[in-house]
Amino acid sequence: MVKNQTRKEETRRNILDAASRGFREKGFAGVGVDGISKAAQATSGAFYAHFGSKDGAFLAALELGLDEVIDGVPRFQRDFGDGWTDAFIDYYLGRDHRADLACGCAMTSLSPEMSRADAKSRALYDRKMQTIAGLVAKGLPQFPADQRLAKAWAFMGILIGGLTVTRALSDDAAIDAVSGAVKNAATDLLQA
Amino acid sequence: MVKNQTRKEETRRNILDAASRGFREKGFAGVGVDGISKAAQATSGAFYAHFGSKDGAFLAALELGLDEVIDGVPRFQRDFGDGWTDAFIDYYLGRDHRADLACGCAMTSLSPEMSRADAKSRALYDRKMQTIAGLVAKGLPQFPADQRLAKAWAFMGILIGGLTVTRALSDDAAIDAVSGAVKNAATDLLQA
DNA sequence: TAATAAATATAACGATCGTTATTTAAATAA
DNA sequence: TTATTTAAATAACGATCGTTATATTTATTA
Repeated sequence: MVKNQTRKEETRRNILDAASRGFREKGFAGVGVDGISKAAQATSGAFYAHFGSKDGAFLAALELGLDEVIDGVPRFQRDFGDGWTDAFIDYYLGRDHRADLACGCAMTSLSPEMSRADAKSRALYDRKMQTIAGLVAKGLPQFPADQRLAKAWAFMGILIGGLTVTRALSDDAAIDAVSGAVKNAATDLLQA
Repeated sequence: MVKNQTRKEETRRNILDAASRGFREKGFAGVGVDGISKAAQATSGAFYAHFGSKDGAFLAALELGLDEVIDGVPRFQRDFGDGWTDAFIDYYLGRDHRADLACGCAMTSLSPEMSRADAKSRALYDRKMQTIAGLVAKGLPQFPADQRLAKAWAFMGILIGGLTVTRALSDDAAIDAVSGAVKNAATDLLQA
């Protein structure tokens, strides 16, 4: 029973990863069950055995993606200490993250999908985003406790908007202008 | 020939409006040619006669949407004078704009689509967005001329990100928290 | 009014959509 | 090994996808 379980979990994981990449890169409607399954080197049969529906896979991919943020923020805080926000800003608006839509932050790639998502996914998004805002707020001790959450939301907002616009642009000079401007604004935003 | 032309233009306009609403609300992949045509009380035949392809209609809808911004920003500046940014912030993050995805600002609804759009649409987006940033910059005389464009990009970024997140959330309290926080941050951003 | 031109509607193409039912393959239990 | 359970693959469903070709309607010109 042991080997069976690991094989099953491996298939599930492959499909979930492919779904996660597909939804982020092409949007919910832009990728199909067959395409996801094929990318995972599996079949739609396995897809439905594991996730029940396309919505079910989206829910799982959304959870996976936002949990990456929930894990990542405290890691930045641990690794970089007081300067964690600067490091985070550089990462978030940097070239690598900009180029990697498929594996980049789910907040930016999936937030625009939420208005069309089903109720369960929307509820999950709400919970996870509030968790993330809380974690970010914890890393802003330069502000009074009752202002931290607001600063965290604004911080997340400008990063998400900035990344969205830089990804939408094609001209390198414009991309640099936007990313530089947004980096400065995000930094200023967190000045006590 | 006159009546014919106006009727033709009317059909084109109906289809373009339906495409514009459909793409903003459901994304490029989320709406079909038949669906757009039906919403315009026309047929796919008329759709292809006017726009040639789905990509062609997206290009036209994108241009229409960004031109609305290009018209709107100077209107705010004219109507509200020095306080135009405050009025713009209130409008942009206000309840009405948040609720009206289909007719809301194309920068927020279509920017996430651009990374999957074809070359012509991407090029158009670049040009129009730079025009918009230039117009916004003109309305920021509190800054030295060489800082205005950067402030404009940051301003657009935080508004786009803030609107995206508030639209993605379902919980009213969270929505209010985010929109309030982003409004404050956008206002502070423009303080000389 | 008859002929011509243009705008729109209709019908159909192969491909893919999400999903279900069934079959095959693989692993465990007897 | 044989029987049983379970995971995965296959095949098929009707619906819709973007697009093209053809037919029909509508308007203009002669």
